Amino acid sequence: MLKSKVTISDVAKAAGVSSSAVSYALNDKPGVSAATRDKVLKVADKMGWRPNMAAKSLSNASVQSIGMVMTYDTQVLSVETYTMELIAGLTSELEKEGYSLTIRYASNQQAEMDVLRDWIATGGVDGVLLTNIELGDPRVELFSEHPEMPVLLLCDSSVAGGLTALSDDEQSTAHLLVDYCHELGHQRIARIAGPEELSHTFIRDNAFMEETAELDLQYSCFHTDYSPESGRKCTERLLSLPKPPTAIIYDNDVMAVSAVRTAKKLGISVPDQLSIIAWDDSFLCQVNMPSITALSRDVVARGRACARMLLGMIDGQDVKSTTDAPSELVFRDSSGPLVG
Amino acid sequence: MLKSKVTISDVAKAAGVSSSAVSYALNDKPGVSAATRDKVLKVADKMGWRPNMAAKSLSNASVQSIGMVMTYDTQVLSVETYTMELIAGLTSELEKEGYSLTIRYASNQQAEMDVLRDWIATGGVDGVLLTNIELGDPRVELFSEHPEMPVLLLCDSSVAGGLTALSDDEQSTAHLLVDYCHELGHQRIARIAGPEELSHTFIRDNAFMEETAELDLQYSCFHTDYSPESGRKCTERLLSLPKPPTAIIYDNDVMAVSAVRTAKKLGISVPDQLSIIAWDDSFLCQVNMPSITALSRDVVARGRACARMLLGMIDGQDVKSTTDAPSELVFRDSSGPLVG
DNA sequence: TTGTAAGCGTTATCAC
DNA sequence: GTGATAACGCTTACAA
Repeated sequence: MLKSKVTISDVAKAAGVSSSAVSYALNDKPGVSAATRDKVLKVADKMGWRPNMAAKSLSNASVQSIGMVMTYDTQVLSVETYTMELIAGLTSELEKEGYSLTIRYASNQQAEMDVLRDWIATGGVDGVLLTNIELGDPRVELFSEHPEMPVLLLCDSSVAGGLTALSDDEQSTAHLLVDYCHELGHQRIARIAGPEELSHTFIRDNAFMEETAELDLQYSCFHTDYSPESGRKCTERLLSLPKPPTAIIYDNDVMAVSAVRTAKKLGISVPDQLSIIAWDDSFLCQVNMPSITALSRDVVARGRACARMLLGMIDGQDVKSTTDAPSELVFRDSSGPLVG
Repeated sequence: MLKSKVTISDVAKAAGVSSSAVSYALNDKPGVSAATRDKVLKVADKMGWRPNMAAKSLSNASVQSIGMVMTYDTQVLSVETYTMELIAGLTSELEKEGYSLTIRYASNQQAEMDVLRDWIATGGVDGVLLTNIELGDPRVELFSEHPEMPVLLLCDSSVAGGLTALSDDEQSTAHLLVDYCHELGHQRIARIAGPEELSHTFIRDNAFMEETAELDLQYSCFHTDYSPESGRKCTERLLSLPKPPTAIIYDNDVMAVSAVRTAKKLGISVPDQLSIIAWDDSFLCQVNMPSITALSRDVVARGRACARMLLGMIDGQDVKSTTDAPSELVFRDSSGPLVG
């Protein structure tokens, strides 16, 4: 129950001033003379005073923390590093302002909504980061109704419902990928995408259809749950077509790696007969044999950007939606022109 | 500044009772009649009352959160999934009690100590999880001086300085590995270990020396920073020895994968001339060609166990240090008897 | 069984 | 420029 607590009034008593003077001094606010301020700061430091967040929150409603709800199932987590990198970037930037990251887990959408509503109702966090936005996502509506809670969405601004978003330039990226395949001479390209409900899958779907249509390429697309298993199934299905695609783009690295195995098993050589490209680079893509051509994004930097945007919003600034620089394509051994 | 707030006194007013009655009812404590309790609960529900954590913390010193400091550099994070799995396990179990996980970032040990001292001084979290314990780690001393703050260490109990620890059974695991190599007929085995400062590296070092000595095997060990780069360098160094080892154990999956590449480059065939084993299984080990024999641990389950232990300690229980079940060795294609 | 009131540590509004 | 004093929402003696 007891903690090594040095309160503002302890400091006030020791410095021989009032608690409000101490508060002003410690928060660098006007209302005290330079002399008392110095004295207070010295005493506070000597006594080892630390602000009590709970008290601070109660009085001015700021908990110095931003919130994030984890919903991924553990299976996916053990395989992908995106969330971890995002967290690393977020926390490293938040730390500069003494903010922390509050993580809660939700096993389903209902549970996540409960957590978010709770945060909104009680001010449990100063701002919220929302990822994996779906089409018609109830979270968008929820935060639209509560403009008092700063929120940043990691999704295309077209699905953010007017809320602030940090987006990927999916259109440019799709253009880059399709162009690359086209230049290599591929006429039939396919994409093994993520879950259809995810808004960024939707955005990519549209972008791909547009880009392939423009170049008059044949394009097919299957949706998966991102798992290597479902990736394998879709790959097999595609490759057993009478006229199979000669280039396949995978919405994550894991499926791309598993696709290389599948192709090998089916006796299809990569990249001579089939080009494989991963959306999202990783160590996996680098060390695979053959190494896998992949889109590289700096997720840690993106996490930092998220933190800065959220801190800005909490600070009352009018933070605008932004689009990240388009991803870079790292050319490796899994893609190339058709041979034979 | 304003939030959709329904306070206890709002509920009290609406239900026509006192605020203390509401508090008792809402917390399921004695002091109110069943009738008023029912009425209060109904009214509170209708009004959408939510507990305000800040106020709760201020009054009873419980913030419903456990803390963890991230120190890993971003490079390592993007490659390993251990921390993410741990977080997933932690948060999923904490959620059951309505607890959240508070993460802060520290770029060095000094910064981490500051965060921890802050948490201790202000009660910023109800408990702390400590990972990557080093020999003579100052954090152990810090928490020894503050028994009021529940803390759980992820390390061998021999280095926990009397604090509660959740350990791996490194001794049994070392035994398992050395035995396995011995049975395959290997006489010279090596280990590419993690950083020497880490206590679990130290524990493993000792265990390996013991086990290999017992079986009269030749054993050498290099220490790395866990990166594929340093793993590669050590592997090259070992393999260029006049009498190189015929089995190498790597302290993580990434280095093992990179070792397979290195061996291939040097014209050494795996597993015929060299067995490679990874300490920590992952998707990487599964899909690598050849697939890599690895020690499998259920990190998510470990995260859950951590949460339960910490919640127990917060609850005032006398939680004892525990040792996890020994890891399981998953036999794959990177290990086998010497051929030729 | 109830209600009243005193804290918890901080910020903010007052008089002085 | 300064120091009381009232919030903030909740818990918990203590009194009724």
